[in-house]
Amino acid sequence: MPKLGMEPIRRAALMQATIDEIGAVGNLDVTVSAIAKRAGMSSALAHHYFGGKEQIFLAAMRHVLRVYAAEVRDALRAARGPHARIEAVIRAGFSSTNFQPDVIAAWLNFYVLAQTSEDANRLLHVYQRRLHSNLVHDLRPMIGERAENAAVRIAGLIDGSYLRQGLARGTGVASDATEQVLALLAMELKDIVE
Amino acid sequence: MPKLGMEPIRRAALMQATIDEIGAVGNLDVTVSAIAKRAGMSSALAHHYFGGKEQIFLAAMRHVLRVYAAEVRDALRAARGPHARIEAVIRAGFSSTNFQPDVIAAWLNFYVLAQTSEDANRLLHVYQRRLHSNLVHDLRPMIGERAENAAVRIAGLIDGSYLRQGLARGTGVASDATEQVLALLAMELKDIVE
DNA sequence: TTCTTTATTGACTCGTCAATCAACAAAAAA
DNA sequence: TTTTTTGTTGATTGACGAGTCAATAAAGAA
Repeated sequence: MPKLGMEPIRRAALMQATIDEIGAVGNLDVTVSAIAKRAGMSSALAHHYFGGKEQIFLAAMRHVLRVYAAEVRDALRAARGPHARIEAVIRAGFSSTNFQPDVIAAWLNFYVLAQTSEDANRLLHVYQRRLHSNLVHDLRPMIGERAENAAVRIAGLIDGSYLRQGLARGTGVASDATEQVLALLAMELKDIVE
Repeated sequence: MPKLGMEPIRRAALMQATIDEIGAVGNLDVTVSAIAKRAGMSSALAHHYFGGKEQIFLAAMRHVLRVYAAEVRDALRAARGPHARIEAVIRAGFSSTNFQPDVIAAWLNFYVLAQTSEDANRLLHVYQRRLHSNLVHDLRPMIGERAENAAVRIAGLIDGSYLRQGLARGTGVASDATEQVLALLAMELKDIVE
């Protein structure tokens, strides 16, 4: 029953299925067949739309990043003042969508892939640059030229906390990680008094 | 030419070859054959001594962790006073041995494996607990009960910076990462004045 | 209606690799 | 010397999976 305009629907289903499957398997040894089955189609169709496995995964990660970016944007819109804005950026990183086991698993595998895939590496740096500039943008009015280094530390702690909490068996609470980063933020701001 | 007492030599060669091969390939899709060839033996012998691929990799990571622990121990012995000791712990994490591309690649893959392998997860937590207690031990005399949370943040930033620098194409300088963590340490200590 | 584009899949190819095994060799023990 | 232990490998098996292709079908265009 071939209806037209299936492509975007199929693509979206495959991206979501990819994240789910990686969450279930834990690594990139997921098979295209398993992803396709999860998305309710044949593996041939998955290949038809995406070309290959790596491209499916990259599309899935782009999707994750897109959702994340939208969350940040919305949170920023609602925030009043630089402090609230930075807090919003930090909180977004540990939002429920980003902190799902499936998404965490995808991120870890994304890091591994970023070592060898030029595309993955580029995508990763897009995320990193965006986070950095988001932080600097609102840090600068408060702490001036110290904003750059402070942003590096905050971003580093976001990634580090995410990693640690994500790998903590069972006891991975997003709020703990968030609080630690917010505590760092408080110190970075207080430190202005020298 | 079978000489006796080969086992420890073979095992060591395989562990090193595993790290090298993972560095070259970038992921855990390294083949036992490639590792064995790199270590100068047949794949059958590798299986004979270790059982399976995962066990080879875990042995290799235990080796990395052992070397790391030894570095920390030596650095601690040479350090005078709590401040110098913490600094030593931080610096050790970014030492030249730990910051080799091969070792970084191994770590990233280790994180991925820790999601699904009970053994890998346990091993990872050994590392995390050791780092945490090292930090708390020397932080407490300086900042009291705030040591716990400070240690969480410092450890988190160590991991996060390691991750980011490790994935920075070309521009990955260990000193940058170290300086950021040391800057955090300085803040954590200064913050005692409230 | 005929043609072309889009959707879809079962079946197949080709390659790879983990793990095993039988067999051979040399040292050490009995 | 015979036997056992330790070291070692080539060859094989068995499974699995990425990617391709030919074929089928419906929808819209000509």
